[in-house]
Amino acid sequence: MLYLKKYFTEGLIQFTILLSLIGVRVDVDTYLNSQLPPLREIILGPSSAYTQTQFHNLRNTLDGYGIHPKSVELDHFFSIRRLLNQVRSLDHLRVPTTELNAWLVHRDPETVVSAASQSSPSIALDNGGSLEDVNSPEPSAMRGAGSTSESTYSLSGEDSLGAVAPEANQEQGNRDSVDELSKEDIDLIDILWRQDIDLGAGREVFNYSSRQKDGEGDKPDEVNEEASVREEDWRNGINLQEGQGVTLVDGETGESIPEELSRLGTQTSMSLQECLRLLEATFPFGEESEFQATDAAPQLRGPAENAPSTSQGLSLPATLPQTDAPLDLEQQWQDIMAIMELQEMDVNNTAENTNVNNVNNTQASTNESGTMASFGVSQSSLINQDVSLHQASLPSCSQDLPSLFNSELEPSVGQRPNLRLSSSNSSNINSTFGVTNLTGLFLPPLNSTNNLTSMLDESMLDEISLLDLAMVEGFSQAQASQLEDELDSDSGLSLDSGQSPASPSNSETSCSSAASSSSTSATFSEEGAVGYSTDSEVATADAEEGAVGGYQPEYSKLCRMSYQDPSHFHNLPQLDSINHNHTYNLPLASSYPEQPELLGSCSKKCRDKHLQQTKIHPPREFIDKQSSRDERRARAMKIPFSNDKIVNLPVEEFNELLSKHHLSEAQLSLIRDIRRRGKNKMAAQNCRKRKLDTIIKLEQGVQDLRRDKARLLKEKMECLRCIRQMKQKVQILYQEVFSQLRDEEGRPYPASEYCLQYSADGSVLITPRSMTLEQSRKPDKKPKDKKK
DNA sequence: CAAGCATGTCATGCT
DNA sequence: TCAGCATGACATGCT
Repeated sequence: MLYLKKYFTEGLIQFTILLSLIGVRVDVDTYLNSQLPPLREIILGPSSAYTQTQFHNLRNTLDGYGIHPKSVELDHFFSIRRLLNQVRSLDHLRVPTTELNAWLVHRDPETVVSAASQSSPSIALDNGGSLEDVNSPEPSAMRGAGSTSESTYSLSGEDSLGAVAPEANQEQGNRDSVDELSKEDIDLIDILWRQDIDLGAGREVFNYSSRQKDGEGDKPDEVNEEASVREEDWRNGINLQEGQGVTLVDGETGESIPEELSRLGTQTSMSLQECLRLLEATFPFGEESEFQATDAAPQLRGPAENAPSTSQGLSLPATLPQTDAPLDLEQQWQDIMAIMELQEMDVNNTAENTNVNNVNNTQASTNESGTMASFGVSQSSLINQDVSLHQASLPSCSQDLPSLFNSELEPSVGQRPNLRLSSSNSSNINSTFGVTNLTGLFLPPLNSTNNLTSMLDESMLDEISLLDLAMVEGFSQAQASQLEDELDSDSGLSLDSGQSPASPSNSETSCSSAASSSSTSATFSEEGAVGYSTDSEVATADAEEGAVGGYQPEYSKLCRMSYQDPSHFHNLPQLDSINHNHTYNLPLASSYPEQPELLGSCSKKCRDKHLQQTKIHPPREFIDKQSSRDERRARAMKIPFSNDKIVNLPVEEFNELLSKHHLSEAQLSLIRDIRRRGKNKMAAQNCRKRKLDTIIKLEQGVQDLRRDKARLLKEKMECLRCIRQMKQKVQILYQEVFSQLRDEEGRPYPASEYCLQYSADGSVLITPRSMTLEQSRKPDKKPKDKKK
């Protein structure tokens, strides 16, 4: 944050203002966008990764949720997660949102229209969205689903919102102005950036494209040539792709530059009130472009009425009767708010997810730094916070992406309408639609409440996006739901974590879980509750020790080593800070110096201490220090066998062992205490693990319920919309029929005196209004029958 | 230094 | 009755 604030020093702002005043538009975003990754790594990489919380959060990730926080499999999971993100990033354009506020500050109301006239539909309602972005912790992370789900609520609305909708003929102006950016201007900007670089961050920090080229060894500080080359490339990209000089496209990111500019203008120019009105007018109808013409248009008239329509044929055949529109609007608005409320918590989680992403990316090898998922997150959050200072911001990447993506892939087809919800009270809406609806990068954490909704986010947003797909692209609901099911199954969202191969109980701790695993009890019958042993480990133990009672210290060693071997975590720097002894259910370490190998089983911290202490103290003392109290007591009492044996032997063998040795009463008492405590310790560990698992399952249940609720609300809104549409159609038909009716003399019936009534058999009767009430009392009057 | 966390231990109840 | 398990509560140590 601090770093980024430096970016927006007065000098830069003033300079930008200056440029804008003279009509030159500098798309600083282009610079920023592609330069983020390194900065993210610099700023957030370590900080977000080296916390236990993050570590635990990882459990909630989509495919990692089944992994217990203490599981070694987290390592594997990290890799999978990272790869998954990379794959996802392939179809989610992740252009970090870099909001340079200077654009917002100086914007003239006059230019609003022109700015709003951007051709990109996605920017239509960015005004409110800008505020959303202010709080957006992680635009890129949500980009995938976020963009889609946003479109869910905004698609048609945008089209139908002529008010904000850009006009094709005006976008030219913006683009031209961008094109007018002279080399000198760029050089000036470059100078400013170098100043920033001196402050500690290079342009590459924001240079997404350069990040992709990290493998080629880009260095943030060697900007002079490289930066200029990139500028050239960038401009070339513009020239190459703009074709008719209209479309500015970043050659590497596919980012449409003028869209950014116009979006800025749009955001800046629109008032919050306007945004709110637009939102209210748009939202209920925003989901289905099919309905735009009939539904949305009449209700979108408000502020949009006089405004130019979008280039996407928003010349809607205006005006059908608005009958109950306000009521429905309110109703649906409430529903929307309910959904937002649901998702509100999710918003916070996005930050968590961001951190999770950071964790993943941090631990990822450097040559994979190109992972798109990795940088947008933190960077955008930083910048967005900065933007908030101005009470305005640019649209989040999530918002931009669809249009950018579309423009890149199918420029002729035009952009899918992507209306951003806007509202003056941006808190809810912003968080909900601006931030939450971003699936691409979701790494649903499992940690407690914060992580609760992350999975919800992804899954829900995915399904929302599917629903959108169904609505927008003609998918049938069945198809969408089918996809949704597939998505769910793929996402591993099944509640039944226990049955998952990667379920916590299986993956959990090294010497794990036999509490639920019958296999363990086969080896150490007495340890049926000791639990947490994996089958393989048990098998190993079996092989070495025999099935019955052949317990040897190596078992403990195996377990501990398998669990605590730092090699498992050498790729997870963030785990280095976690020094707890995660030896759930491990047999107690032997207290005997003749088993020095056991010392190797202690945690890294222990070993570090060991290294330190062995330099100073004799091994014996160190062993004493490392031993548990019971071990020390046992040594002091000269107990002739290990605590491991005392604790883990089956009761028969244990008694047999005691009988073999002639022990004093004190020794016997101590041995029994040791056994009791050892058993209880393992029981406590199992108990805690069970608690944890229970909590996780409950969290998942809550997530599912929330997702269901959101889905039902969405369906409800859909139904309401359909009903409204049907009502309007009926109304149209009514008027049409009524207008064609003629009395005996060929004169039309005055609508004020007559009305149509529908009978149960489908016939339509024209009835004097005065008789309507009477008819209700006397069923049969003398209507003139007219059947239609 | 306090807070949060992990772990060990004890007491208690249950099987 | 005893051994063992489950669990709440508390203590301790670490970060």
